[in-house]
Amino acid sequence: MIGYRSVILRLSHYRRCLRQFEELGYTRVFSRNLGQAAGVSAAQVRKDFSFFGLSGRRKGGYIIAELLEKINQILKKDRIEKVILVGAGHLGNALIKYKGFEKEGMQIVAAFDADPAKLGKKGEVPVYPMDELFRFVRDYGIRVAILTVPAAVAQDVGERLVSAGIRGILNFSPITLRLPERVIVSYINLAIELEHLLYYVNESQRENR
Amino acid sequence: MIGYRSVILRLSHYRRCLRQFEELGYTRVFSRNLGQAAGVSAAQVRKDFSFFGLSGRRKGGYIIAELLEKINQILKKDRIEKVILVGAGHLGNALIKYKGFEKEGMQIVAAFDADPAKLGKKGEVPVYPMDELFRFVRDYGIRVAILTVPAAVAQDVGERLVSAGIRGILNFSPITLRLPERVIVSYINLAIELEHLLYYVNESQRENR
DNA sequence: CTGTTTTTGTGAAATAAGGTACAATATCGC
DNA sequence: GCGATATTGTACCTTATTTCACAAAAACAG
Repeated sequence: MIGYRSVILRLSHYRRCLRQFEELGYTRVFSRNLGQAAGVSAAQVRKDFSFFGLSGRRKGGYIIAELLEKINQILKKDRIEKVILVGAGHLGNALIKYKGFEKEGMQIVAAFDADPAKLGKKGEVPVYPMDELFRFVRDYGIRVAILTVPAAVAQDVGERLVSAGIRGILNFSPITLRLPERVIVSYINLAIELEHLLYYVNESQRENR
Repeated sequence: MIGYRSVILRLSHYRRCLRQFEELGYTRVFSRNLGQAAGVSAAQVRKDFSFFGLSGRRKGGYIIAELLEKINQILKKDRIEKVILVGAGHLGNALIKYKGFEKEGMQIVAAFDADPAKLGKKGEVPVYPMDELFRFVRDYGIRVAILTVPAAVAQDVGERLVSAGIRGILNFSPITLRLPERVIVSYINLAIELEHLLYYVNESQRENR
């Protein structure tokens, strides 16, 4: 049995690359090209595809449109996913204005903030006071939230999100949330990502001396 | 032999948690507490520490100050690391204003953008035209850059960074950079992170029916 | 039609990562 | 000082993930 979690993540990358290839006018692709574009080995690509029953033709490669259709099925990308954002500070704002989500079939439909000064409209996206969170999540059946609040209130806001019915949180605040197991939390810790990179850069320079 | 890449990443998390504990006035910590704070198992913490020769006392736990000192040594956090940012759009701006980097001993000392309208000062950080990149990197010995430019120019800017002498790139643009092997690139793809989370949320709801 | 080339698909091997369990040892209460 | 208790350190086991290597199939050239 093949690993699971990591394959799913790679499928997203393949999908992004395949759409780029498609835009460039290609209709077929080889595992080698796709691997290069996605940053993995050719064998990895083939094995991932074979795991999901995606097949190509020996010597002919894979048909991009076919791959995309099946990957979309696997990733259940059959509609635009609506998410909310909590914490309309600098980072929250940047994410609100980020074009990359819509391109991938996801949409931030509302933001929430405790600071009255931040309410109103940010571009296309309305910013509501925290009071309205519960009703909004319930009324629109929102399941996923992006959390960009200061660390000090992140746990608290996280709990409010869960009690409102949120089932997944993309957490940018640098703390580990203690929430019920059923809630899925993904972490993006910007400082740690940068620190990690710096470590390897220092490391590699040390080696070359 | 223990894995390596993943331990280093966890050390950064431990470090962050330990400093929180320290701020709260604690001087010692148990593997269980630290694991919980960092989101890993207690055994994992102990194993990681033992790998680096960090030892505690049976029944007494680990001394926080001692751990921090040794972790700082391992991660080579002995000075403030200066990095630059390229692409002063919404996301770039948010990162410029992000407080989390300084807290962890890293600093964005300058930004660069091709758009003349974006030049000037963003808070504390000056935004220079792209022309000045080469000189700045050379003069200040900058080794790491944060890349927040549009996908269309990312490869191009990446190459310029490398030719200027940059050795590590934290890339927020949704493309895989083709750069010399010696250059270390870390990827943060916001859309894919969100997509991945959404996948698991959908998945878990499916299960519970 | 035959030999050559290319690329897939996959079994086997290698590597990495994480979990379990428990002996060893320190601390504490009395 | 002694028994009870808590916690580390680690050997062993299990699972996950990746790479390697090559046979099988398809395409092509002549």
